[in-house]
Amino acid sequence: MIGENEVLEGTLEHDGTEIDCVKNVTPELALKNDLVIYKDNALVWGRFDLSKVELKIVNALIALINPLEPFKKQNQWNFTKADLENLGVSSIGNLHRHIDEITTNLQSQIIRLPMKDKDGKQIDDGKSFEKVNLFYKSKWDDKEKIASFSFHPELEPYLINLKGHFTKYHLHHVQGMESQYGIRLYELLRSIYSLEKVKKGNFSISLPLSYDKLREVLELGDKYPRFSNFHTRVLQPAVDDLNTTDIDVKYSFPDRLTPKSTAKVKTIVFTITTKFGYHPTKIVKGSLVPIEGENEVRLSVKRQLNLFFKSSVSDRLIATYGVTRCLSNMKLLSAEDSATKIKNAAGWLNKAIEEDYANSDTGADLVDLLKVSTETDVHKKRFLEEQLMPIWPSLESEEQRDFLQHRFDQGAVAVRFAQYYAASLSGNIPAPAIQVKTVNAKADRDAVNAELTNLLNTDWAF
DNA sequence: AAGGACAATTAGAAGCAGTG
DNA sequence: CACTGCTTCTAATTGTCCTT
Repeated sequence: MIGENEVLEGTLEHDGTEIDCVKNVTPELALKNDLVIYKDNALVWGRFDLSKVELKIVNALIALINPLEPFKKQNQWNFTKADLENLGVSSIGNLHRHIDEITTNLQSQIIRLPMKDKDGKQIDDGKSFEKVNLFYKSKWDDKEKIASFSFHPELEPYLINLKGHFTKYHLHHVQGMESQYGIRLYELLRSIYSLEKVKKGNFSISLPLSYDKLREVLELGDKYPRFSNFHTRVLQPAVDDLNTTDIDVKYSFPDRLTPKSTAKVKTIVFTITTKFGYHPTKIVKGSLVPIEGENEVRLSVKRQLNLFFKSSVSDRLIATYGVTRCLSNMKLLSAEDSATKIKNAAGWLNKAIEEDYANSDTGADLVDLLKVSTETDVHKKRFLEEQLMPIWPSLESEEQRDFLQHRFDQGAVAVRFAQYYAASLSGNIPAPAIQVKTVNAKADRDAVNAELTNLLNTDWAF
């Protein structure tokens, strides 16, 4: 199934900004974590049985690996409690109670991988196998509260200097997931999704997956003996989780032709669609782990625009208004369309890009754009989250434009930030602003302006 | 911060009536 | 009769509160 020697991934970056159209991601997560996981597909399809917390720890560790450095230069990853919190691993409050058990379990984990012949080619006949320990060493320093893990050296080819057959995704998509099977299923679908998609040049694919194979990969064993058990306890929760990520997933059972049919399910068909902003980019055969270039991003956005326009129109829009503007307005279309069902999507989008709905105060989605700002300064991040985002819709469009153009360098927002910063330094961190509900109501706008004036008149202790 | 006690939630299994 | 979905039950896991 995964035979092509192609490397694909699916996140867009441009101008140092990442556009993230993931639903239900807290601003905190989107801001904090931009960790990326690279895994050989053999590892994705390997058979192992880890609990949700364990899986999250492993993924967090993998995300910390520099995919270009050999293991001998980096094979001990340390975790503090704070790190685990940042990485979204649950049960933090009880970590000290479970760390002994967790380390034992993780270190004794064996992953069953397809056997490799002497040329390093995988033989996936379902019977031959290689079994590799996940870790060869783990430590817990109870005094410093630091856990450290070292991956088994045999895993190096599956994690470092990957060439083809690998899957890349952002850690924050899986770290918030509720179900352990959601994480695995996300990886499985993701590993196939990009390949198929780019090969065919379309944006929605159907992937038939054998029920037995899926059970096998998830190491379900004798659990969930009935299909209905599997359906309600594994599949549905997992798919619910998947739909909070960069892909939309639906599934169907082709063995059941009518809704009431109870025929035995042999195959599950997953239909996967990317959300705007996550369309995959094709990377040259055999290349090293890719870093997205401007050109790939432009091509990817063009492919998305081509869903609505002729190629020449897409080119003109990108040339005239730029990649960012096109993409953010496509995002807006996607959001507005699901809410209101726009009749002529292409016409709407054309106008939206020309008039830049997304960056005007008629656009509803700007707050989401702000959420994924890549500000590294902790004060700026916090200011964005707590002070600016809640009142953003009520700002004058001139103020909004100023901020989008000059960020913290000039304009009314920059002034507010300077005051916020001074207050923070002296320890008087202002309380989070109250969310403005109605976007354009004059009363709200006046209220915020009054608040702003108030703020300007405040004496700030240094 | 650690750990005990307990509450809440979740995972897994199974009773029941129905179906082809 | 072998198996189903729907539903309910129980055990296990996870989360919270409280004391030290």
